[in-house]
Amino acid sequence: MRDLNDLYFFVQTVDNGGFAPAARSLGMPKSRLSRRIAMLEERLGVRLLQRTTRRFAVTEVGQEYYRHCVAMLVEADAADEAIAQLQAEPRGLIRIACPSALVYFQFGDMLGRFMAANPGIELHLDSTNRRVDVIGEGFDVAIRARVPPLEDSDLVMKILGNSRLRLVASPKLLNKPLLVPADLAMLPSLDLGPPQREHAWLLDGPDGTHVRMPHRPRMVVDDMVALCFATRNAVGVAQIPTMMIGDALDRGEL
DNA sequence: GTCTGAAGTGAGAACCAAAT
DNA sequence: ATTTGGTTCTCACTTCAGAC
Repeated sequence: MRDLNDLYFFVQTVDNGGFAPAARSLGMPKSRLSRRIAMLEERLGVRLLQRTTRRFAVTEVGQEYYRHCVAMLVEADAADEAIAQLQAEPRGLIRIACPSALVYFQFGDMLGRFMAANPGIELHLDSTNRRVDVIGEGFDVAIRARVPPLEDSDLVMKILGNSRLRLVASPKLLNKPLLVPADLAMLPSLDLGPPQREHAWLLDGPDGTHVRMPHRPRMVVDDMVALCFATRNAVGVAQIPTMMIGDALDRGEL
């Protein structure tokens, strides 16, 4: 089988003017170099180097072969350089699917900064609330918000962050203080779609248990941004991730 | 999966020849 | 006689295919 390293060894031998200096330059035993060149000559069926113990010369056919070997090495270096350039900075097309609420509250700004920092990247962002088929639809990354436990999947999953759900309402809606969870029944509620026969909030109990609290929402939406706006406008009580209402809580709007 | 033998490979010693 | 460069030989190690 042809070993292209032999061509490199041949060029090095010619460039160094002999086997001994070439072997020193390559850091390999001269016996090995001698044998590799001999095998190359045997495979080609020609004499590339005319050598005696004191004299070293490249034959005519050897000179012709040398020129082609040097051209091959130049091409090999160019190939390495091309790969090194590709790896130097990120480039290419990334297709991302992300719920519109996450784009609005978190990823929109982050993606903008990412694109500004990486001019070689092209980005196709599909802002959608439906559950996309990552492989079937050709997405590279799908950002999803899920309530634990997370389902098994053949896909590689990375948790980017955790956000607790919090039950919130506009101060305009709260005429009198709520003393027990059952008081929530006095207030209109909102929920994230789709519409179901029965809607319920899952609340943390005092001893680490969970309490399921059914409610009949006045408004059901499939968009988290719309849910936030409706809650701020005192339409009802809603359970919303804290990462999406942090500013509103600080300003006392919820 | 493990064992065994053949084939290939690499490193270094030994050898030979030529120059000084 | 000594030094230097190229070749050959030997041994150790690795790889691979076949048998069990």
